[in-house]
Amino acid sequence: MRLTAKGRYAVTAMLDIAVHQEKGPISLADISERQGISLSYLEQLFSKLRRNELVSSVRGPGGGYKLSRDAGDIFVAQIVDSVDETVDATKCAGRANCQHGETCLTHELWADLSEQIHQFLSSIDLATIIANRTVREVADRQDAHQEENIERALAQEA
Amino acid sequence: MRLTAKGRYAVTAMLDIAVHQEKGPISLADISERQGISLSYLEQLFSKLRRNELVSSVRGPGGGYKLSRDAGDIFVAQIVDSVDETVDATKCAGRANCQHGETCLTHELWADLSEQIHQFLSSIDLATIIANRTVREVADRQDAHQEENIERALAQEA
DNA sequence: CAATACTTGACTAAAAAAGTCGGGTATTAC
DNA sequence: GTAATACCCGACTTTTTTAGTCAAGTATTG
Repeated sequence: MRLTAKGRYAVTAMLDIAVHQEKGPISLADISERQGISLSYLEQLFSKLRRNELVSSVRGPGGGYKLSRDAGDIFVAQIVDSVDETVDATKCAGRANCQHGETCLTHELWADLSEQIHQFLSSIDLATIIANRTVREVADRQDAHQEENIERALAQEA
Repeated sequence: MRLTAKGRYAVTAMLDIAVHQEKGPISLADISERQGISLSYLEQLFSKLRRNELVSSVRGPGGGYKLSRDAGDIFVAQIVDSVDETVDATKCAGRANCQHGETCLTHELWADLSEQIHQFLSSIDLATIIANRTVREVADRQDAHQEENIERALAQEA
């Protein structure tokens, strides 16, 4: 399990789609502009996300990407795994100095930990992230009236 | 929060010390041989671990490194943070296209998630990893309390 | 004093990340 | 049917990080 900027970009882009999905397919150009990620780089990432069946594409004008299934059925670990192409994990396989069991001990300890992290990320879905966020936003708006300005700005943009 | 081979090496080395700590200070040469990590590279990592007061050093013959405190008081997140020197996290700070609030939305969503991962790794200490060879119990406990953790994290943020 | 082992900083090769470029192909709207 | 949109794909470049090396120390023990 790796966790790097590449995975963050992918998760961010997926969240962007999840947030705007009621507008129909979302073009990479839109995501690029909103999230500040280069278009060509997004194409690379979405090529992998599509191959892993996390998104489906609609070509032609008005096209773009949409989530391949409900946001509640897409988990962070799946996104990260799709773009990061995790390898070996232990690299203990063909290791020369891994005979006397000593090495394998801590390698296995790490593998356990790695598995825990993976399980944790497998339990967080996009819908949960967005839902919690939305709830909080509503609460904030009720408290502070300044939020209305931001809402107007967002409405205009769409 | 980043999670890369560098952090894995550091955690592995710390686990190695924790496993052998009853033998007194552990030399980097021993760790290098057991874990297959180059001595000079370990020196770099332990320079940072020492500065972050996760280990203390004993010089001279028979010297080496030992844990600066009980294994139960050293958490995975501390080790990873020490060697990875996490930066910005959102990079949203001086971003040009981050004015109309839209960008900040998903950036914050990612920040929430990142914080959750960090909290998770902050809950795993070395003693626990070593005690439970197969650490399912902890994983299960985490699963049970996970929804609460998410709620707490979001509540705190506000 | 000599061997051990940590300490530090500068340097380098290799890999990965991030971004670019140039050509495609499918689809829609006019 | 043609032009515009937007996905699709592979090769390429740049930049950053990783991982490792080298060389010169300092402190401690036996």
